[in-house]
Amino acid sequence: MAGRAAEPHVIWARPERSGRGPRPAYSRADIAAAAVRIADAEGLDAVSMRRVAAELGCGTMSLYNYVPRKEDLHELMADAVAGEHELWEPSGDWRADMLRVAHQTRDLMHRHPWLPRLMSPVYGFSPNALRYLEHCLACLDPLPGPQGAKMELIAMLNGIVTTYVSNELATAERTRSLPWSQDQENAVRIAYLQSRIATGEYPRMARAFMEDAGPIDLEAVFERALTRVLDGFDPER
Amino acid sequence: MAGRAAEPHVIWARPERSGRGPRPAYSRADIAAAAVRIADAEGLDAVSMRRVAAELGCGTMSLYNYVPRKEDLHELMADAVAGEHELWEPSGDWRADMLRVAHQTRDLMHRHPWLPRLMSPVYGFSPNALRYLEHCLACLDPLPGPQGAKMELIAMLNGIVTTYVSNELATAERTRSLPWSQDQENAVRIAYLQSRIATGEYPRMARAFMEDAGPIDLEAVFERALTRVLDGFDPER
DNA sequence: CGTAGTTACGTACACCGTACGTAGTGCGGT
DNA sequence: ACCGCACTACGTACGGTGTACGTAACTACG
Repeated sequence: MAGRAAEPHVIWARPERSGRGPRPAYSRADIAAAAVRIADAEGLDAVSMRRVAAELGCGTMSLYNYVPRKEDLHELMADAVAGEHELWEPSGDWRADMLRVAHQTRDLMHRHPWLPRLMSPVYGFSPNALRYLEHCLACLDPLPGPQGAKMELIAMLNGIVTTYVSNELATAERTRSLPWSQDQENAVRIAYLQSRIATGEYPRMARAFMEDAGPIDLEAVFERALTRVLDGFDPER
Repeated sequence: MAGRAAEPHVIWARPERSGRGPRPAYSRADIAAAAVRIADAEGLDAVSMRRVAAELGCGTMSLYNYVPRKEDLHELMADAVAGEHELWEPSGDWRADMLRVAHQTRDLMHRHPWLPRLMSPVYGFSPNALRYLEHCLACLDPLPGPQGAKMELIAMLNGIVTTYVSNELATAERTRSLPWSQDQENAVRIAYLQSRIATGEYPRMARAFMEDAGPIDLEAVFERALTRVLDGFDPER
């Protein structure tokens, strides 16, 4: 028997090609690229084993030679887009570097709106994630303190970015598979919210909605959030 | 036709009982409680329409009278556990109050480990979520500044809590449905990570793993994260 | 009192992940 | 050189999912 299934495994520890047998028709990169293409175009829920296999032009079950479980396919996808991170020579200004990292991650997530859903600490150690982590640590060299604290800073920043971009994309991604538009959806939710506020049970929320009449500048909110978090870690402040 | 399906809707805007017809056999609270019971005991993935209907003792399709889509069931669940929040008279010390809120939310998520996955801004305006939000705003009355900034603080804090508890629960929740134990899974992942680090390609990560030999105190990490975020919002610091 | 709108629920459809069996292929050891 | 085995490829099938639709019973309103 090839792989005793009842054992945990990390896809990255499994060699892509292993001596014996006919040479595989596709590489991991091919498969990841196909899955990413589908997810970008039709949303993460459209990424099924059958659909990816069809995109590649092979039988469904052939995919299982490359990807033992669907979860591993997700890991492949996350790693593939993590490879889009542009890494640079640290500038010496850790705050500026981390801001740049955060913005890059945000852009990445806007390019691949399904990425936040796959952002789990479990997927945190794929090859490209490791390169990314090492780069962040390099940017933080000027910051005094133990490596552990720097890891905490990176985790916090990643968490913030993921959370905020999730918020930014939430309704957009949700309505992708629904038969009505995002605007219709929002209109209904806002109407309900206003009807609740009109009861007078939530005076402070009412004030909040009075003050913020116009549309919120999500980019500015993101920027403020980053600044505040970095402030919390800055020893010189 | 009862409900023209091709319209967006908010479950909370739909009346629970509407004049005509036989009186419903179950309340929304009944249904939410059943779903929560299943999710607590068997994980969120075990919460299917069929399973919940079986738990209630009714036919599968009867559920759709109460809950037009599965997503609404999730919204019911999130609201139900949000009702477990204990709300108090604000103390006047906004930092202390917000810390208490954060810890309470963390406890809530540990009690219902599936909650982080349902934490989406889309679900942010259920009845109990509104009560919770209003309470947070009340706690922040002593903090100067516009309501908008306070909303941002609350969002940030909720994001942090969700992110960190997700991390804390990640492997535990993942291995729930898998045929091997969490320890086995962790061992494999750590072994792979060490093999990668041993290549010398990631010197800073190597240092991080040297320094943090022992197990990480997740509670302390959480506490530090909160403090830092609150620092970022504190005008007196 | 009819009747319209609701509840209840069985059946059916399309899709999902994936276990399993079978056939073909080409490298490794003898 | 050649055998055997590990590997690739893939069709079929199973048990699950969300939910559209049709039908029968029931009740409050006009």
